[in-house]
Amino acid sequence: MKRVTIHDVAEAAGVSLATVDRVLNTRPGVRKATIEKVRQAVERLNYQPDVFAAGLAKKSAYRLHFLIPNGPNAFMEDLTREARAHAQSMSGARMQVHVEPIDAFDGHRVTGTLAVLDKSVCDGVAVVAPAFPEVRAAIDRLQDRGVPVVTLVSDHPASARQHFVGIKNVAAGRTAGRLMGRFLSKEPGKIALIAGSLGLRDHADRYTGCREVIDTEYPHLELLKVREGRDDNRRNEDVVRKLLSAHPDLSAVYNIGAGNRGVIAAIRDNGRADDIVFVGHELTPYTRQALRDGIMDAVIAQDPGHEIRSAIRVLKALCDGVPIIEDQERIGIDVFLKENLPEDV
Amino acid sequence: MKRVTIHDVAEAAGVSLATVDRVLNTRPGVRKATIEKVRQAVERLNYQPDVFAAGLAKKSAYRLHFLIPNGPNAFMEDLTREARAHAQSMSGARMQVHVEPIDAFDGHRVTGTLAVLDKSVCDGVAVVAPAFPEVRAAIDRLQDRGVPVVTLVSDHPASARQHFVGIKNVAAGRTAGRLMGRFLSKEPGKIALIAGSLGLRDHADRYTGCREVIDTEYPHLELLKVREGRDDNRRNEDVVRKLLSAHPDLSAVYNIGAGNRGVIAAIRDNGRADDIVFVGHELTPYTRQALRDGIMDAVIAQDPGHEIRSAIRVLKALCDGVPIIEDQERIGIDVFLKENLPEDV
DNA sequence: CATTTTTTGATGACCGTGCCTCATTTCTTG
DNA sequence: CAAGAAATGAGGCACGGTCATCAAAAAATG
Repeated sequence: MKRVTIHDVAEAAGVSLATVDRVLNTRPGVRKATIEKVRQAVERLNYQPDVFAAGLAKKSAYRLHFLIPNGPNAFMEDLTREARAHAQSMSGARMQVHVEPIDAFDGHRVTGTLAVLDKSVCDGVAVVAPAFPEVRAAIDRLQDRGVPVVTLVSDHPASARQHFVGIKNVAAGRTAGRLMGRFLSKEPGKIALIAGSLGLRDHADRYTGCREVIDTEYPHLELLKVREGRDDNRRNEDVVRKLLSAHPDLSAVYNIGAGNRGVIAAIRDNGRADDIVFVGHELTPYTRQALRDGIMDAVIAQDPGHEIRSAIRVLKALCDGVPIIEDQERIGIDVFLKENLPEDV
Repeated sequence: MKRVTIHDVAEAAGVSLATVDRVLNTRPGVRKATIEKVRQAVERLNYQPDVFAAGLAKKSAYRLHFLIPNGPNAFMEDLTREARAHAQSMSGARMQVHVEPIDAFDGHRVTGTLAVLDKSVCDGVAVVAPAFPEVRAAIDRLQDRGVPVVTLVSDHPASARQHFVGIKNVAAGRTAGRLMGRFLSKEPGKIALIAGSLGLRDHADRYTGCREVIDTEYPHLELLKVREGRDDNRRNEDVVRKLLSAHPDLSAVYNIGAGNRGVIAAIRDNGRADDIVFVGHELTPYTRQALRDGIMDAVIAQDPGHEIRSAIRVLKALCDGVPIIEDQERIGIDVFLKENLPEDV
């Protein structure tokens, strides 16, 4: 049960250690025939490079930058906390994770932050991409400079980003639609929709998904015009209050974006919590409590811890030039009811 | 931004390298006062041991044994596949994962397998614990011999196992109850319950949870007597056929255990799929398809990949004598609808 | 105070790979 | 065929720990 080392590979391939090293690290100056010999020996012996030895030997650490919005948004705070936590725990694993709060509503600032990044200070960037064209351009330029970029939570499909770490928002919206359709009775009813802004891609996608399901499978339910509350609690509270009084027969509320606290407050104060199905996104202390209290009926979520870890793995893979195991990096659309809430910390 | 090494710690603490080493690896022969000095230096400098260097230096690998039932059960096959996959990928990380299929219904065989394990051949064991008392005893003896044991998926709370990797089955049952309660209309209805055996702890727990929710929150729904199909597809199919014809007004089916194929077949053939709410456990090719076809309405699942990874992490932590981050090792109760299915592989 | 015991220091040999240099061999090419 | 280019070999240092050994110093003991 002895470990197979490059020595064994060298011997088996009938070449020297140096050559094996050249082949394994794709260094130049090796004939194709020789490469093949080594490859076969690796195959034959089932050589697995020792990650410990490799990690120890290579001097450089992976310097990753995470740009995460710093607004008063519980989910973003979770993301930031997770990123910081991993920055700590991975520091023994040659990982330097820098977390930089950004102002997601100031495209120029974000662009500026991206512009100063460079191969000399950073090996990879994960960014919660605000929906501005100039941000897309900055991502592209960063990629051009040879720094791999992944988008986090919110995508920029048109950009040159190498990968997107997050959920399929159309599917998330469909899930919300399905839950409301099933939770409501067969009688006609109205569904209120609140979004941060339909200019945000993820919000628009969720809306699309929800509409698809409701229109085709629950045609007796009417989707009201989307109200945009800019993910702001106060605005949302106001919007929902007005909706509740304008539509005494309102049967469901779907908050597509953030700012659940406002929606929760409006519904709680109104006293119609039991009659109204309320579905929202992201697990936060507020949505947890609202689920427990019966104010919310379901929460659709993505695990910030998973996303941070996935982003780190993906960036590392991109740095190393090894393929990404798409399968492992798929982020699940979590559905939480009162009953399956993870225990509190 | 230089790395803090044991040298720095030694210097800061005013002791020698050897002493630092003794303290960090809890070797004997150090005064308490000295230990404290070193501890404080570690704290002060925020010394993080280099996992690569440590991994490289220590000769021994972690030899872990995974005992997983080998029946014709898609979930157990997934577990096995994941374990095998990780055995491969972790081999470069000083992890030797042996997967041993066991016959979950033959307590003596399992006991025998556990009995031959020993500190000399294995550093940790994860076992999907069949519900026999002799298995419990074998786990206890193994622990006594100094081999840490974790139970996987199905627990043995009374045993000396160090940890349980799996979901809270009462909560899972409650989730099932909630889903059915909400999916069904307010009119009276009957719910059929199928389990492998109520002698299995996880099945009994799920039943308890489901009953709690239905009885207290949906009293208009009647839970029929639990039918035990031993997780066998043919038996389950038969049972469900009979239930369907005996209860023309049946409104929901909850399969507490495995053997969904049989239940699916019975419901599909009966033609009442659209009217009957069917909730079951574990995501398999069959349950996926049933969700897509509208035969199943929700699947409650646990991620086998997570569970295997968690078990490995926990066993490693137990071997190293470091604390387990309970928070990270909590396995989520996943809820899948047609809409939020992860994409196929 | 001498002796024993405990604690600490000094040192070095690994672990498997990355990475660099220099010498040597083999292949090209005019 | 000679000269130059390309491919390969040989070897060594570094990485940051683990582990073992032996000697020296400090503390406990009678």
